Amino acid sequence: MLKIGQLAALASVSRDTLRFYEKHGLITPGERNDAGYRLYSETDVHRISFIMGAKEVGFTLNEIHQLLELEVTKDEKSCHDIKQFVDAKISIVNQRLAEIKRIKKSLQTLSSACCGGDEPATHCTILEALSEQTN
Amino acid sequence: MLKIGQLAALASVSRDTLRFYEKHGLITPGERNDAGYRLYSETDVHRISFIMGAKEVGFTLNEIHQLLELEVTKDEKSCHDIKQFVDAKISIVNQRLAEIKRIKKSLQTLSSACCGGDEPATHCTILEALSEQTN
DNA sequence: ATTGACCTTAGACCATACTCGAGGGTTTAT
DNA sequence: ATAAACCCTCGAGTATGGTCTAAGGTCAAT
Repeated sequence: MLKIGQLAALASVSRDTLRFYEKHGLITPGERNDAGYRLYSETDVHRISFIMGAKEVGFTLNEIHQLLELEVTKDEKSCHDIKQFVDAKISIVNQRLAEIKRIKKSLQTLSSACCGGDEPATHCTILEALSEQTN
Repeated sequence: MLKIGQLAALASVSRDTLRFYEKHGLITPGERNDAGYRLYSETDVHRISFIMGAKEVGFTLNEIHQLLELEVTKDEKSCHDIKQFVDAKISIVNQRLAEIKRIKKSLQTLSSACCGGDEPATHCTILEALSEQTN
């Protein structure tokens, strides 16, 4: 059984973060010792590991919450359900990717239109371009 | 001179947003009529237009604040200064792009490792993969 | 004269993911 | 025995970009 600081060190997160996750239902309370200290089991370590892994691949805490529910009830869920969840997330990521690419393109257009010289920016194309209605 | 609702309609933002921008120094107060109503000039319309344009290409309000300062003092700044600002933003956007691509790749690896079938997810590879330490 | 549309302010609230401080108890090492 | 290091709870603060509410004043039309 680990105390919060030990688990925190193991998982490379802060104690506060662990308590935060608990408060938001990502970790179930678990046992306490006589002093009221939280005690974490192997299962909890596994759970934190799951959370960190999911965060790593871009799930929000909210989505991780849903994933954890899938995990708990996984005997009643099919691989199909879970794959669908991940695939839905992929399409969100794809949208975000497209958006960022669009932004990059716009910025590059701005940048390459500017002479970048030492003259005063009174008529800088960047400033002028930004002033124009884009819709 | 426009009242806030007119400018809001013109710029397709809410009245609240305009007041919010003012509070955060993106728009300078401007005139008021006898009733205390805000009155916006052509310059203000231009300024909002600038803000919307900058938002469109992915600048945060904070960055837009800096850009506006560049614009105001543009006679003392060179094109070089402004181009540099945009180029710095491009490199931030590039980092974000790389991060999202990494996330997408991870998710695709997860998805393709899962059979997606109708069997219970007891041994679903996605859930297993997420449990593993990725660092 | 009164309804409805518009304007004012200050301050609270939303989501996201923590982080920190105050005030207090416990455990461990010297 | 006492100090350092650890634990507890609750509540507030951070950053981002707004949105909404309450309680009120103003303006145009009927």
